[in-house]
Amino acid sequence: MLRGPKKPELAKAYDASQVEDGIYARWEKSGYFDPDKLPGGKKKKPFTIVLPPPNATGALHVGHATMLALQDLMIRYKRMRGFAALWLPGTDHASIATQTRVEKNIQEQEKKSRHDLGRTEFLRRVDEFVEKSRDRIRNQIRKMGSSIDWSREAYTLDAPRSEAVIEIFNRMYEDGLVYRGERVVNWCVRCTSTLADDEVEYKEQKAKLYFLKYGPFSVATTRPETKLGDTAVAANPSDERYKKWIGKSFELDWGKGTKPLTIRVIGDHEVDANFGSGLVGVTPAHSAVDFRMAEKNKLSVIKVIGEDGRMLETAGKYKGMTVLEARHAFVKDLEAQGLIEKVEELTNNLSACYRCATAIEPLTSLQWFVDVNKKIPGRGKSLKELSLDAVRKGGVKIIPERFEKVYYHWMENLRDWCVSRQIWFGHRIPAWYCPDRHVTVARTVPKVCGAKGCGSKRLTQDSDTFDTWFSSGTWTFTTLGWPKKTPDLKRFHPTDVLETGYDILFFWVARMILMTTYVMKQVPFKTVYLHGLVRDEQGRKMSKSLGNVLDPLDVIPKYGTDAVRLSLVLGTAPGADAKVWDEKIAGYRNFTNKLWNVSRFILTSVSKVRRESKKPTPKTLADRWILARLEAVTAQASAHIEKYEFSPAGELLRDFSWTELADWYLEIAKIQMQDTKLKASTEKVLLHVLENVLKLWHPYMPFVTEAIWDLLAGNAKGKKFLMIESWPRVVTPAEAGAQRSRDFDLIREVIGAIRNVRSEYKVEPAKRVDATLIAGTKAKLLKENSDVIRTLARIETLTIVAKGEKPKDAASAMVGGIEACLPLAGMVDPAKEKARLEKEKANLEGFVKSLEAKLGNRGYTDNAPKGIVDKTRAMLAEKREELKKIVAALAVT
RNA sequence: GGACGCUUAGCUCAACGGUAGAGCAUCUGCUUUACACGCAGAGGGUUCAAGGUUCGAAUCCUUGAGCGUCCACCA
Repeated sequence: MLRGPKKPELAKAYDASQVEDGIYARWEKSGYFDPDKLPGGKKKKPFTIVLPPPNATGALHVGHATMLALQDLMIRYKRMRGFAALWLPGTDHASIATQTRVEKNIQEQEKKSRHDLGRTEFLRRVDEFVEKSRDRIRNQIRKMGSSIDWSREAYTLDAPRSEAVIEIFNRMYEDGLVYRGERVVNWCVRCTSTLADDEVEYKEQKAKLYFLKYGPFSVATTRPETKLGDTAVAANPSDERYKKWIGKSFELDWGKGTKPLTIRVIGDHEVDANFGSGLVGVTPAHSAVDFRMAEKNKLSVIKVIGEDGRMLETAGKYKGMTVLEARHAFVKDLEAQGLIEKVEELTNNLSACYRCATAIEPLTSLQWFVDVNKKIPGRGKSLKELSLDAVRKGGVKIIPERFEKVYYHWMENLRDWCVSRQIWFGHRIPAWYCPDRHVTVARTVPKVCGAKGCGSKRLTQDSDTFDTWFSSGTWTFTTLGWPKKTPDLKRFHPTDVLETGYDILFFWVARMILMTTYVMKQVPFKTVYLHGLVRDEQGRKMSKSLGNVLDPLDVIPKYGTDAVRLSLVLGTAPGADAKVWDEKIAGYRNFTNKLWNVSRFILTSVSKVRRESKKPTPKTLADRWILARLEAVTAQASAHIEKYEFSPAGELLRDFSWTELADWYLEIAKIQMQDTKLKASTEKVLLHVLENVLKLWHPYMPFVTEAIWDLLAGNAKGKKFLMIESWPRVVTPAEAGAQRSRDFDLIREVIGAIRNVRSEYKVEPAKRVDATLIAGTKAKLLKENSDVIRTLARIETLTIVAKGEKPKDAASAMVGGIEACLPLAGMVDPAKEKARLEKEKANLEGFVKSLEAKLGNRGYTDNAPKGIVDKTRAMLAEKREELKKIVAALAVT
């Protein structure tokens, strides 16, 4: 890395791949990612973000890259603003996802199942796999430039987190918030495990609706085989057809090889009288809705499908068949008996496991549940109420706000949470059973059964593990040391921002609020910032099967991390899906290069490379303008960032850096530096603006800014990383407003108008022409800036007058009440020029007319704010003046 | 069935009640010693539709259309 010689020889194009890794290594070595190691870090106000732990299943995708870019942006911004910024990394063991993945690998490579390997060996393999992917994930996080505190890295399945999970479950048990019960759960036959309600996905499918002769009735069903487990038939109580039947029972016989069923007729408002025959066969063991009806009506429950997805003893002759086999066989038998009245086609939703897409089988099972409605002893509120309060009372603010409604709706309708999973990989449930089926929940392995008077020492631990979200729901506080009362916990919790994708609002965000309000009596975070999904150029979700997945590690070498980060942050809004594609990233790569070249110009043109931190005294209009713009942009960008408006802030900075600084001020600086009287002050302005621009950009593009900083401040005494420099001083809006001036804009417009005329008349770019500016009251201003106008508009002799007439054979243009005339002798075609002026005249006339109409309207002058009306009046005066000049110009053409 | 979001230049997005903007793409010129990953200039929009509120609507209200997402779920 170049260390800022006095006149640095810098590469023409910025090559990110040459500098990024080196800079990251130096940052990491410095220790400043750890807020305690920042200068004065212990005394600074904390700002905390915990990294949503990526699943330990493999590689990070571009969605993760977005998350890293946004969080690093916030962390770097806050660090520069004087906070002890803590960004805490980790990984999630993601029990089902990881186990599924490893099972698949082993199946493919060794043709073995996890049962072939046994629990111990299988878990060893999973750990091995996790270790490997964790390394890859860590590398990717580094590649993105994340200023994350590796010394505090955590894992949802490591010892401290295990201890915490056991402690929480015990407390919940003591508070009566967890119970073990036989209830209908979502069962994945492939995973042989339960799933939470929100882990079930729905896919539309075409299905057959069978109308069965059902005792005295007709009942429609898409799942005939479950009818072997019916214990009731339900009708809407207001349905006249069936009213008289409610409360009565009848025998139902499905034929040889099945057990006859006793069916009670019940009334339930959930039944839609207009669907099918208006009757529902109630199968309590295999439908959550039916189970609720069974509870209300005290029906018996007959389970006919087992955990392996095969029919049970209760299904009689169909025992041992898979669900689909049983369906076919049963339908065939029913047909033979003439029990099928008709079959209709219909589209319905098939529920499937969100991890392996296997069809979900609802069935009753003995599981652990968290009761979300029970009042917590001593708190007077349920988990659900606490979670709702956290957002309702403003403790947690969700961005964008509309997701608060989504959150309420979900939380209000939350049912008891099934937390036990028949998965090997995860936190083992700390519950033990004796042969008499007494339950003992404990913090450490118990020696005797906890049930009164039992005394059994033959205890076996529950073989199940916890839902992965049960442990990741504790992420904000367990990563900071809970249940120990650590200084970190005291200092950094609640955390400040949780930044994540809206797709895990329920899975994770809601669960964190639930777990944290219960355990900590605190919110987990004050603000939730939700980013959208990243889609491809055509707006499609990225997926492996479509082959449109953008791997950050593929594009970083090509365009550099800074460009990738910009492309993920700019042009996006919270909660809205964003598109990324190659050309977009390339565009930001170009900007990275632009910033590099702006710096290269400044660093190689000044007499001495140095920091110029104090605001220099401006000597020219351009100086005043660029310094005022810098202050305004600093204020506006900071305000946007404070409001989590990262894209508008970035757009503002981009426009300032490229258009205002590079295209205008740098060009003028070249002119000013020719003038010995202005050279020193111009250098100061250049260095000052550069220093601040680097700071402003640093949270967005840390690498290129740090690389340039190295060149700028490399020789300075006590040189620090840009990363820990302080943010530019933010002036108040009033201060910034006071410095606003339209004068420079006018100069720009005049130059633009002349360039336009030149281009229209195809004047060779290098050729210098003469020009006359008829400037009225602005003559003095233009004269003061005649050097700038002459050079940038390529004028040979520039004449500026207050009053005058357009020379003959000249082309002219109007701008801000000024007439710019270019006597292009021999080049101006009078007819063409006349046509051009006529067109401009017509335009102006139309505009003047509309302004006159506006001002002639009392409704407008009376009701519109005075400032607006005054502006219109001024505009009218200016346009009338221009119109007069056009008319005069036409006269001489 | 319920809720939400989007619809503005060819594409990606800004403008949040006062003459519609930017980047990319397109076209025309430029080896102007920071940058061709560049510079200068240009063209391109009944702001999805129809009503309404207002002196004034891309912006607020109503209705509708198209696209998308989430939740619930039908037996």
